[in-house]
Amino acid sequence: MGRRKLEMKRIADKSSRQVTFSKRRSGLIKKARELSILCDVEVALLVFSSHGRLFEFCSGNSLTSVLERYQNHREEEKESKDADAQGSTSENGGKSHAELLQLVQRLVEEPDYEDFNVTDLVELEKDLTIALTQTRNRKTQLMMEAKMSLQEQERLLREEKELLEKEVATLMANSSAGEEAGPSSNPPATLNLFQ
Amino acid sequence: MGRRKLEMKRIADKSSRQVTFSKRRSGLIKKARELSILCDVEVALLVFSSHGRLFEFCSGNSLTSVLERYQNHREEEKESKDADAQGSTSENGGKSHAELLQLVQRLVEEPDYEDFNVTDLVELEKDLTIALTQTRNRKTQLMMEAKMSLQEQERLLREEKELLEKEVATLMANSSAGEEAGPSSNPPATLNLFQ
DNA sequence: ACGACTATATATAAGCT
DNA sequence: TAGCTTATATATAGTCG
Repeated sequence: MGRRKLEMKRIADKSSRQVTFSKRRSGLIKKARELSILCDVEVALLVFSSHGRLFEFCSGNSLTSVLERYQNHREEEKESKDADAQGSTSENGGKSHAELLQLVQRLVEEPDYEDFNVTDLVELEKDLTIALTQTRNRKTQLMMEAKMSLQEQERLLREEKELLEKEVATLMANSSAGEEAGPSSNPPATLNLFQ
Repeated sequence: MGRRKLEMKRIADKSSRQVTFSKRRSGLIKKARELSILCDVEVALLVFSSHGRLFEFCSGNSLTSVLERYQNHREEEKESKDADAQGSTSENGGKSHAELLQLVQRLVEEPDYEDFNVTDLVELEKDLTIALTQTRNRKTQLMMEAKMSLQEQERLLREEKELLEKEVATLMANSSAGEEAGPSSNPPATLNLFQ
């Protein structure tokens, strides 16, 4: 993507490696930001330079929250794998959730239904485990969204409160203008914070 | 970077948002890999899709090791800041900050000013260091106080938020009771959430 | 929803200051 | 050291099957 094509291996020259690092790093962060905005997804990016400097990008709140989410994800994955005994890796189950439900429903509602042997049932169990994991992930996602929504509501409330406080301050200043020397004699209210 | 330029905002159409997510996600991961190889640095990338699926890339061993490195980095940052704030606990060197500024200004603006010998300069350096430490301590104190004050203001709003969160948790628990409880209490309506 | 295609938009390797 | 420019390599938005 420049004057000539680069081989995909460590750049030998130290100086141009540093230059390339700087350029590509900012490009990568830009693209991470674009992905998070365009597709409305959470993205976290960590880069440690060869000298140990840390460069990071995070779409939403803090990297910490993303990492917490990652930990949750891993735990859920681990749980489902444990339940899975030694079944296949976390490949996507071939069946839709609706399909799975139909199968289970037939098994439960029709005692004579005998098209399943043990192998099929093992497979079904695996698919159900995957579905459960996906469901839990989705649940986590919904709870995260609910939390975000609440935080947004909190923010709005705070803004309203600030507006009200300003109104009150204005009213107070007006009603007491005759008694005191005037607004100029009052130190800014914010100073109270710092004494 | 396609037939037309995209506005930098969430893509409205769900389908093309999904397609773009898929394409850009793989592009981003490719570039993360290239950066780590070309520049011989450690890179970690986490992407959570809107449905809670996790996509990750990691240059070296495991994401876990990168995250550990991140934690260390944060701890070191915190430690250095603490050390900063504590600084030397020695008392004021006897000169006011205004005085110090005057001396430094004379040194800088008048190249002929020769009233300082090395001993005096060492003393001046010490005083400046003390002044800097005091300034940083004061800054830290002010920031802490401002933070405490804001936290106090937030407390009531937070209580409201927690109540709302409990309501949401209750709703979620009711609507997803099928996960935890046995099949007997399994309402099919639950599935609508997870398709 | 998935690939292949292709016209454009971007990223960036060198070069230059 | 760090920008700025430019020629080229890549990425990808929209389209078709």
